[in-house]
Formats: sequence, C-alpha cells, structure tokens
Amino acid sequence: MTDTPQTGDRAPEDDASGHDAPEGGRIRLLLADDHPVVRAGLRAVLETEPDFEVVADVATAEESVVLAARPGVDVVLMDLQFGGEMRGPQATAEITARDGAPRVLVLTTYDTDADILAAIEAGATGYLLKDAPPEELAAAVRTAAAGKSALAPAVALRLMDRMRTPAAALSRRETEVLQLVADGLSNAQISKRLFLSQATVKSHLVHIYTKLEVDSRTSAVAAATAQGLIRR
Amino acid sequence: MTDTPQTGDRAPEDDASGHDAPEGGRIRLLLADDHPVVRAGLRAVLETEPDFEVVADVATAEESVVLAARPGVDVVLMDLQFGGEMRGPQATAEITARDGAPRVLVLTTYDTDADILAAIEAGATGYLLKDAPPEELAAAVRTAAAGKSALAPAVALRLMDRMRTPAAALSRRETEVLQLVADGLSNAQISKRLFLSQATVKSHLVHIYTKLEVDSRTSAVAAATAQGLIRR
DNA sequence: GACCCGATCAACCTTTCGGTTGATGCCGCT
DNA sequence: AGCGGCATCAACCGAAAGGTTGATCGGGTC
Repeated sequence: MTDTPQTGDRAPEDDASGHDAPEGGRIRLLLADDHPVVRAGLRAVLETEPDFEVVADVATAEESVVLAARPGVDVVLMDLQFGGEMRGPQATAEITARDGAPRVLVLTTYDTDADILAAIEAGATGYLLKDAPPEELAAAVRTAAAGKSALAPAVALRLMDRMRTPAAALSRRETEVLQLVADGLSNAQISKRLFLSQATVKSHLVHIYTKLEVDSRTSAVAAATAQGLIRR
Repeated sequence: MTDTPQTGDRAPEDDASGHDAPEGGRIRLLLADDHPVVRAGLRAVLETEPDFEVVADVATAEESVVLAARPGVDVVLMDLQFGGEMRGPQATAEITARDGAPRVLVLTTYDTDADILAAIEAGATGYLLKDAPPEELAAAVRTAAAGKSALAPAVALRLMDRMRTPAAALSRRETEVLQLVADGLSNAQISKRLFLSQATVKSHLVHIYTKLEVDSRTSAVAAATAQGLIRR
C-alpha cells in the first residue's frame, strides 16, 4: 500500500498526559461496531468491570471520529469492518491524529497481515480478536489506557512472522497487476486496462512469482490473499 | 467432503408438535457461538424480551449438539464459523435430525451462497446476519419458534437471485476441483490430489467455465468467490 | 556522477491451459 | 428399458501463460 512503513514513531514518553488522564477515575470507553449484538456484548462484558465506564457506543466509523474528538473518552474500541463508507483504519487515523486523542484499540474478527499493518500504521494502540475471552479484553483495555500497546497473542505471532519474512513486499504497480489477476483478467485485458504492453504485464508477474515464491497466477492470487496483500 | 448431499427431505407438515411446544410458556433459547462477546451480546439483547429465556450458551458446535438433545430448548441460535472442529452446518444437521428437535436459527456474519445453502440443507429454520437490529432478531426467534422460516432480507434477496439464475450450480466434484484451483494448484497437481487424470480435471473445468460463463481458471475463481460458491 | 530499483518493452522458447470431439460407466428418474 | 446428468478418460490442436535474456528510462540515494 503506502510506501512508508514508519512503525513506531510514537514517542515512548508520550504517556497519558493528554487533556484528561484517567488516573484515579474510571477508564471511559467508546465502542464502535456496526453490529448491535457485538455492541451489546461489549457493553455487557466491560461494564462488569468496576473501573470501566462505557460512555457511548456508535454504529459507524464517522460517528466514532466525532465522539472521540470530545473530551471524556480514554479508549476507543474500534471495529475494522463497517457496513458504511468509512472504514476502521481511516477512522483510527483521524482519531489519533489529534493532540490528546484517546487510545484506539482495534477489535476485529480477522488477523490478516494487511488488516493488522493498516491498523498499526493508522496509530492503533492495540489489536484484539473478537474471540478473545473477557478477561483478556479487559486486560487489553487497561493496557491501552496506560498508553502501552496491546496485541493479541495470535496477532503478535503473525507480526513476528512478517518481520522474519520481508520477502512479501510487492510494489504498488505489482499489487495493482495482481489485483486485476485476482479479478479474473487475462494478461491481454490487464495490459489494455493499465495501458501497458503484455510484455510489461508478464514482467510484473514474473517478479510477483519470485517474491511470493510461486509459479502461476492462480497460486500467486492464493498466496497474496492468504497474506492479505490483496483484497478479497 | 462427504458424498451424501441429501437435500430437503424434511416433511413440510412437520410442524411444532415436538416433545414440548412453547405455546403459553416462554421461548427457551440455546446460544452457540465461539465469541464470548457475541454470546454476551445475544444474552443482553434477547433477555430484555419478556417472553424469551436463555437456558444456556455454549462456545462449540459439539456442545450445542449435546445440549440441544436435552428437552427444554425451543430454538437454537447457531453460528456457522467455529474455531474448533465441528462447524455450524454439521451441528445443525445433527440437531435437526432428531424427532422433536428444536428449531435452529443460523446467525452469522456472512451471506455467501454456499453458506446459506449449506445451512438450509442442514435443516436450519432461519438465516440471520449479525448486523441485524435487535428487533429483527427477536422477531426472527419468534417466527422460528412457531416453526416458520425466518430469513434476513439480504439473505432472502440472495436466494431469489439464486433461483432466478440457475446457471450457478456446480456439482460436488466440480466445486471440489474449483476449490483446489482457487488454492493455486495446477491441473497436474489437482489430478494427483484427487486421483484423476488430467483429462478429467480439464473436463470438469470446461463444465465449470460454461456454468459460470467465464473462460479461464482465474476468472472462474473470481466469479465463484463473488457468488460464494467457494470459500476464501 | 555513479548506482540501484522500479517500470517499461521486445524477442524467443517451452509448458500449461482452453476447447473440442468422442467414448464409457453409473445412478436416478420416468 | 430409456433418458439425462455426473464422473471418468483419451487424443488433438491452438492459444495463453510461464520463463529467459536483454534493453531503455526515470527517480531516488550515497
């Protein structure tokens, strides 16, 4: 995607000295998820903790940006997939861009590389999976509220894998070509679509095969899909 | 997978005259979902209805089969995806196979053709999406308890589409082959995997292309994925 | 300026895939 | 018994894709 990885540029001394630190008081939460059932579940699970307070829950990413801008929120629990326009990563980026912004804890069903990296690049403090037990969830919220990063074990593992294998890093153009391959286009169709010669398309594909360590367009699509390099 | 499709052999007059009809009393629910948060959410949402009673919630498909076998359950709310071994459709089939079995209401995130059809073939009384509002959820539970089928609007639409377009109906073997294609295997690899000749694989593929109205393996995968005929 | 990398293209060759025709056996339905 | 759908296989041919070599060009970096 973007060519600037820029992992941890958040200053480590950038602690919870925002506009309203939660120390002493309760941790104030904002829930953002388009599933009413999940919102209700999070409320039920988190409100049993005496030091938590759910101040609002919203069904869209847009609303989460608006409400997170108001003081009185320490941690935002953010889904990645929304039915509407704005997605979780974009909302996360907008929320964390402000000074004294609340922490954003991403809570999603999937653990693909692309999702995880997008969330972290957007400034998420943590990444949790929805199958997490309530205790883990509560612990992650407290960790996030303290300004420390909270990653689910499965997510952490995947990140380690990613670091160990820097091979899978397609260029912008290569990703573009591969996406069209995944959509079922032939080399001829891709060349017309991108105003290229077939030779160029084949050249890109050869590079893609090398990087993904495969030897056909279908296996390239399978590998890239599995690694979350392309959508769907 | 298994070679016995056994579609809809449920007698249509098989109404709610099971071992314990819910009329008069409250509707007793069993929740099956591997996400603790979702279970809590369903509990919270459904227990606000005075005529509902959640008798148990389980995290695995296996447990749901065991508990659904005991009397005192009218409707099972069943997820399709479980982290463990058994999946929702199989559990649904085992539950509904018994006499006087409770109704099974499938509640999932996805609305792909394959999922919907598998659930209905397994004997599910309804199919809901997790982004459904609480009122819709409650209404569907009452509909299911009365023995009537309850489909989410989006699901119903998709089924209508399916009926109007009988083209997309791959055979078991064809689906199997196409799934391997989607996994990136070549014809030679598929033939070895399935103990077939390459001629047979090609034959299946030609039929697949005709049915899906495409002309290459990659576009077949794209089309089948879009229609939910294969997973991932 | 030298260098590397990404993007672009050409020519060539080998392998795989797509498409056709035709054939056999099995199963379910009429 | 006959029909049709499904699954299996063979042989053949043209087209598409895979693989190699080599080349040009522009944008960064050291």
